[in-house]
Amino acid sequence: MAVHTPMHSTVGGPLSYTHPSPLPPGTLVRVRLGTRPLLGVVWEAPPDAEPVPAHVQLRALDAVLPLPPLDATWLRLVAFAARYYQRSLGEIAMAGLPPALRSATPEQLAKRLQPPAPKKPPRKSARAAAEAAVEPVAALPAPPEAAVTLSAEQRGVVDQIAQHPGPFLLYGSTGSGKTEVYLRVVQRALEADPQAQALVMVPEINLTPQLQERFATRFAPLFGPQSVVSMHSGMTEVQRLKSWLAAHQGQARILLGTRMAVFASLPGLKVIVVDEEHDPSYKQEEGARYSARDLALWRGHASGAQVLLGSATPSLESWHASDPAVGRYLRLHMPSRIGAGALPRVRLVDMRQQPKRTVFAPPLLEAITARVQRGEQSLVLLNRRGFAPVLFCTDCGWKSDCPHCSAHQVFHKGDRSLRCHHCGHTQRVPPACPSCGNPDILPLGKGTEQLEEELARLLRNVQRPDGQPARVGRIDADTTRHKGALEAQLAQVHEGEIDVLVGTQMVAKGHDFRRITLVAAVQPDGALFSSDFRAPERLFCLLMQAAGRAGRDAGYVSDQGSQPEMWVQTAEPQHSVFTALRQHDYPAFAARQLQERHDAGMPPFAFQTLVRADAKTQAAAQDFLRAVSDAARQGQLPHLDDVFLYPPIPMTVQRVANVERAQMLIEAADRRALQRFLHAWQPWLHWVRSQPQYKGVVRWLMDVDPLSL
DNA sequence: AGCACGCCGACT
DNA sequence: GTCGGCGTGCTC
Repeated sequence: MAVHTPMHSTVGGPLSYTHPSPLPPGTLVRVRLGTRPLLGVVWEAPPDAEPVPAHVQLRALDAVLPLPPLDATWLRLVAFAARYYQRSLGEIAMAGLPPALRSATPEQLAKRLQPPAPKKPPRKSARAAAEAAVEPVAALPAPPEAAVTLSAEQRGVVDQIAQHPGPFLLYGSTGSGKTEVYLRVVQRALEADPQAQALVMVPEINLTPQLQERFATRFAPLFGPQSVVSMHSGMTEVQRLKSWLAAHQGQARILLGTRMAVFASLPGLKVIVVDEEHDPSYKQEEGARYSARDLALWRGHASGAQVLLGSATPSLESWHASDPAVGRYLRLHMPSRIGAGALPRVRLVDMRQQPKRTVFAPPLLEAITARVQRGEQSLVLLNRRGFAPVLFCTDCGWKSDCPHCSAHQVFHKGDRSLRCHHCGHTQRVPPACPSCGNPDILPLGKGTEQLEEELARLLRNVQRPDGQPARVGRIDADTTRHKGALEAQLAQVHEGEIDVLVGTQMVAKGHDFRRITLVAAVQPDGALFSSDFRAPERLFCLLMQAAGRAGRDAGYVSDQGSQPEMWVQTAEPQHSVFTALRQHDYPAFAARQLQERHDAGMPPFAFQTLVRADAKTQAAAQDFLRAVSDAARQGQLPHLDDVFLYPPIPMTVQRVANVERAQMLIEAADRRALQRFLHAWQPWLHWVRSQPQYKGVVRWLMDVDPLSL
């Protein structure tokens, strides 16, 4: 019998333990490894498993947990993910189990399971009510269920999903009613089979309470008060364990969660919904770098569950896969905005026509002023928090560089600090230049903090219809650091206490601002010159999403008689990102980007993996990467001719917290060739790492299908 | 990765 | 005399 344990290093495979009686694969057990007690999962010995060396003395299992075994599909999912993302089986298996289970003894678990299936419902509903209370945003009044009728468009889509196996890409504009489609599809599957379960994934924790509320209202009456559970990193360990157990034992019928939920145990899984499938949050960027969206597709296929991806701006990968000529997914289109006004008019301000260093072009400022005077709200987006990205000395040219990173320390005026956004290093703003003593050190560039201040100054004489002065607010990672702060600030905006809201992209995601009629992106150009080929895609998506924030409340807009607007200040108004945005034409943008990617041999027409090395010096990091490339060439690895190994380069932010970082891109036209190559290469990386001349290498890691280069 | 064992410098 | 630095090596 084989048991899985979380291990790194060279021993990534299953380990063997003894037990008096055979245990089915998927059984959860407690074992000891060295001195430590660990959670393990019984595994079938892989066919290519090496026999246990004769000298090792097998140890006995400590205990068997009193739970039904994990099902075969779960085991296959974990095995696939470990292999595909080049991680150890144990690491992925543990990532898929709730942390509280890792320390649970059979006795504790038995106690937790004591009150079996029929629990007293009032407790749960009281908790749900409490959750709604701390979450005022979630309290958007849901229409009475009987009143929810599908539009012809929605009905058509729901019918198509009923008739095809999928996967589906539901391409529907903001406000087109995608959530109602999810609800119908889930409801149909759960009604058809009393054992059936659904997995619904969202990109951010912030979005789960809203969705939880909507699903609970709809499904608690149909499937019971316990039928909807959530899973995300904001929950306590005990809450997560509860949800996990409910899903594992089939009591929970619907699991809502973030990317981690893709690994939940769902024995009756019949439907998987991935909302906002383009969102980069689905990619885990720490530890095991998996894509929850891609794994959802794999899992759906393996377990015979329908997979429904939804987005107003799909990832180019999914758009391509749903191209009728490719036909891997079925594309479903919902172009209409239900109960929401027309899409905002897009106005481009050509910043080449404006004086240098203009922050707000006069027409934009006039537009914002007019909205304030009419009692409407505006949203100003800038993707850079703090007051200014750098301080500099007018005399000697000193800049506020971080001592530990190859990056500037950002000036935060609120607490007069210099903060490095990469390593967190914080110091007080020096009274004079530390290099030459010149007291004249100036902020360079603009952050949200400065924008807020400047707007307040520019609008100081502007009055709202009620005669009150205009109020400017800000929402970014700095103002929402404390728990509940985001909710409180969003509530302020909803109450109409804020007229102009300044924020980073966290504001553009998902939140419903009914009274915002103007959205402005003041400095979006940075993304156009990025070396990352996905930057235009991300920018387009962000701007489309931001545009979707404007004028969602049709009634409000028409009462006031003003059209929602999206303003973009750019020095490149002819760029295809903006011309497509102006037409709200995602398909045109996607077609153009895909053509460029096709011609340049980039994803989705090629497959990539990034190998990164962290070391004490940049040379050591790059030497290591060169050595592993050479090892690949000399080791006669399979498909060596089908993959291209680029030379190592320093990362964009070369040094973070005194660690030098380099990376190397591996590219192949064929996914399987790349996979086989990586798999054969893995032992060589370990081997090179163990050589004494690479002592300076702190660590290396592989990122399969990287999202940012 | 943890966590031991192991062999050399400043403290009660 | 011990406490503890982190270098090296193992875990079924």
